[in-house]
This record gives sequence, structure tokens and C-alpha cells, in this order.
Amino acid sequence: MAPVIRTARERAREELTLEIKREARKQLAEEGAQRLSLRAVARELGMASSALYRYFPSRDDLLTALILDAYNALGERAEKAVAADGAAEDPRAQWRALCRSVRDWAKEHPHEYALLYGTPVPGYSAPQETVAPASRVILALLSVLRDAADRLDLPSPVRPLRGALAEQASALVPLVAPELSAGVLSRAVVVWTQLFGMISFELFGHLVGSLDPADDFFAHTVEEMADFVGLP
Amino acid sequence: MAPVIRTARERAREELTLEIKREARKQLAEEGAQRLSLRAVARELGMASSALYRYFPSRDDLLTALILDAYNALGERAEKAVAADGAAEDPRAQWRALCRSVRDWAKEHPHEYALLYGTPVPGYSAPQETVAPASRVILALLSVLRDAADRLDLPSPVRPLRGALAEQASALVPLVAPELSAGVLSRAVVVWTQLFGMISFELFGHLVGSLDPADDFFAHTVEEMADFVGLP
DNA sequence: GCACTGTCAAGAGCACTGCTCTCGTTTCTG
DNA sequence: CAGAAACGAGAGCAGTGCTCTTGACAGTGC
Repeated sequence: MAPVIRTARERAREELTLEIKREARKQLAEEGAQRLSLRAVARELGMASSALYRYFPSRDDLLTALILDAYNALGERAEKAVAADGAAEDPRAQWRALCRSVRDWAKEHPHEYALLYGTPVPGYSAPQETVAPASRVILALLSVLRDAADRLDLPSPVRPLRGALAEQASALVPLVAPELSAGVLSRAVVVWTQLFGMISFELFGHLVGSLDPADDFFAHTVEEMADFVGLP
Repeated sequence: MAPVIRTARERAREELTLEIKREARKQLAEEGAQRLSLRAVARELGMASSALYRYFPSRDDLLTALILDAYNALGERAEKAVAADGAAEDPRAQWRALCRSVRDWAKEHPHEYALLYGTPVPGYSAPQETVAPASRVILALLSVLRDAADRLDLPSPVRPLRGALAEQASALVPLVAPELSAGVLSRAVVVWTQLFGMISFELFGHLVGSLDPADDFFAHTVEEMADFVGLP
């Protein structure tokens, strides 16, 4: 029921909002989130800095918008990577494609990646609306495992889940992956954190002087983690 | 050959340097690196902001000093954790203690952890002197594996290393862990990145709503990773 | 003992920042 | 068409990192 006819004002507002985000993203890519300045964005757009506040009530709100866009861009890339590779034919190839797509996106947009997975903005807590976009990668990961659920071949038995973990995982399974056991789900989370830990270490310079460039280490680890979660 | 007798000036300088770092660390803990302000530190110390520049030529230099201290504090904790648990008696217990010590330190000093393993300061590249302190955790991790080298029992054979990874790992082995194979070394790096990926995800809020609180997930994963690298 | 030299804290000031408020103007709407 | 709502621009506040100058002090050589 969205009105196709909009007033000139609404269209202008929408366009300007996009343009502000475009310019902000440009500065983000060049200088990093720390140095993203509302005044500089306004200057570049040829408007008064105060006018920006009609579109984004604060700098953090602009950052939140960029975070949302970034989560969605990354999520879309990951989902496409999983879907592209002959759906459900070869789960390991899907897993490979998923991991590569996340790393590629991260290396293409290092500052946006840092915005999502680096130090959180102090005093800033992610609003509820970021939860869904932020979940897209792990959900894509789980979808790969779900499609291959009956063929999973674990190299070593999953240790029994204990305490709160058992409850948390059991509660999660019906919501996100009813085809999987709680044990496999927990291993999925392990490889998920491993994936992002590895990418963060690479991007943030913790592998310099040892395994950098990390292309082959990354590819190798992707296979080891595929084994770990039991992908055929 | 360090002179035991120092001039009053030297002693005053040393003390003030420590005091500045102490106050900066306090503000860091309270507000985060982003909001660490030289002027606020000076204000709290009852001196002019310009005077601070005699001790640290820039804000980034002060941050570098804090980073160095933090790396050393974390490294020391990790090394002590490994040494404390009946040296070489029970490598898995050592591994457990190592992981716990890193996570505990991170939760006790979240902002300092973020300074080390979060988004790097833009335009700032770690000087050479940070390399050694930054390596202490992974070296402690490797020392655990080295002590247990002949008893390692891998649940699934390490995939052959390919391309640059094979060379990088082979070059690293004699330097950091001559008792280990390149394959085990690469797995050590995998669990290393997993450990910090998991801690970062927990601290940065990516587990909220799923596996948070993460104590049991952490403990469980530590065991799974111990299996992964073949600890008895 | 005294003058010299280098070090030091302090203050003013520059160029920024995020953000608020006011003030005309423009645009939409009843 | 008149009133209301939205808008851009400008001034201004409080804060930031950092630089430069100024005057006072401590350490050293004569």
C-alpha cells in the first residue's frame, strides 16, 4: 500500500538521504569510521552542517544507517554465494563459496567490516532493527548445514553440551535449524566465530609477519572447518 | 648499567609519565578509547593540556603506550596460567587455563581488549616494538602444544598444506615450535583465531540473544578445540 | 658562586568537531 | 488561500588535538 505518487518533498528527501549515505560511505571507506565527520559530509554536499540533522538526528544515527546497509550488503553477498553454487548439490562447495564471499566483501570494504565486527561504538547499543540483517550470514551458514543435514559426517563425536549451553542450543534449534542436532549447531557457531576471527585477524593486521598474505591459510582453514562440522 | 642515581628531574618525569598512563587507563576503562581525551587527562591531573605533549608527542603515542602495556599484561596473564597448572603434567588443563585467562582478562578490561583486537586506530600502524608483546599469547599457546608434542592425537588427519601456506608454516616451525609439524602449527593458528574470534564476538555483542551468557559455550568450545589440535 | 643551557608548565590560539537554536523561506494540506 | 509543517542557512556553544610563545626553574661548566 505504499503510495506510488509522492510529493516532490518526499522524493527530494529520499534522494538527499541516499546522497548523504553515499557520501558518508565514501568518507568511511577513505578515512575510517573514527574520522567520519558530519561537517565534512555536509561540506562535500554543499549544504550547511545543521541541515544534515534533519535527516539524521545524530552522527551515531548516520552510522547506524551505514551499519544496517553494510549488514545487508554482506548478508546478500553471502546468500547469493550459497545459492549460486548448484543449490544443495555440493554443500562443501557452498560452504567454500560462503566463506570466500564474506572474506572478499571484508577485504573490499575493510572499514565497513570494521564497523560491523570491530570495536563497537562506545555508548551505542545496536537497535533491534539490526538484529535481522546481522543474522543473515550465520543463517546462510546454517542453511548449508541443513541442506546437508542427513549426510553430515563428523570426524569426532560432538562432546555433550552442558549447562546453559544445552538449553541455549536446544532453544535455538527449532528456531533456526530444526534439521540439525544441538551439537552440530554448536559446532556451526564455532566455525562461525572462527571464520570471523580469522578475517578480523587478517584485516586488523594480526597475521602480518607470520601467515600474511593469508589466502592459502584461509582456504586451508575453510576445508578444515568444513571437516569439523562434518560436511561431506 | 642503568644509573641508580637519577636526577630529581628524571625521577619526576618518570613518575609523571606513569601517572599520565594511569589516569589515561582509568578513562579508557570508563569511556573507551574513542572518548579518551588528552585534555581530560590533563584536567584530572591538574596540569595544562599542553604540558602533556612533553611526555607523549601525540594522542596516538599515548594510545601506543597503553597498547604496549595491555599486550604485556595479557601476555603475562596467559603465561602464568600455562605455568601455574602443574607444568607439562596435563597439557589440556594448561590449554584450558590459557583460554580462560585470556577471556577473563578480556572481560575485566573490555576497552583495553578492544584496543588490541578491535578496530585498529586509523592511520596508525603498530610500531615494531609491539610485535614481541603481541606474540606472547600465541607463543604461550604453542608452548603448550610443544610440551605435549609427542602425545598429540589428532582426531582427523591434517590436510596437506598448499601453496604459500606450506612455505609460511615451514618457515615458522623452526622459529617458534621446532617440535611441531607444520600441519599442527597451522591448526594451532586456527584455534588461536577461533579463541579470539569467540571472545571478540562475546565482548562486542554478537552473541546476544543466542548463546549469551557464553560461559558454557566457551568452556565447551575450548574442549572441542583441544580435541581439534590433538591434545590428550 | 654565577652565568649559561636545556627542560618544563602554562596560556593563548588555530582549526576542527557534534550539536542546538533561531530565523526566514519553501512546500504541502485542510 | 491560509495555516501548518518541513526545510536550509547561519550563528553560536562546548568540546577536541595540537602548536607556539613566554617565563620560570633545575642542572652543569667555568
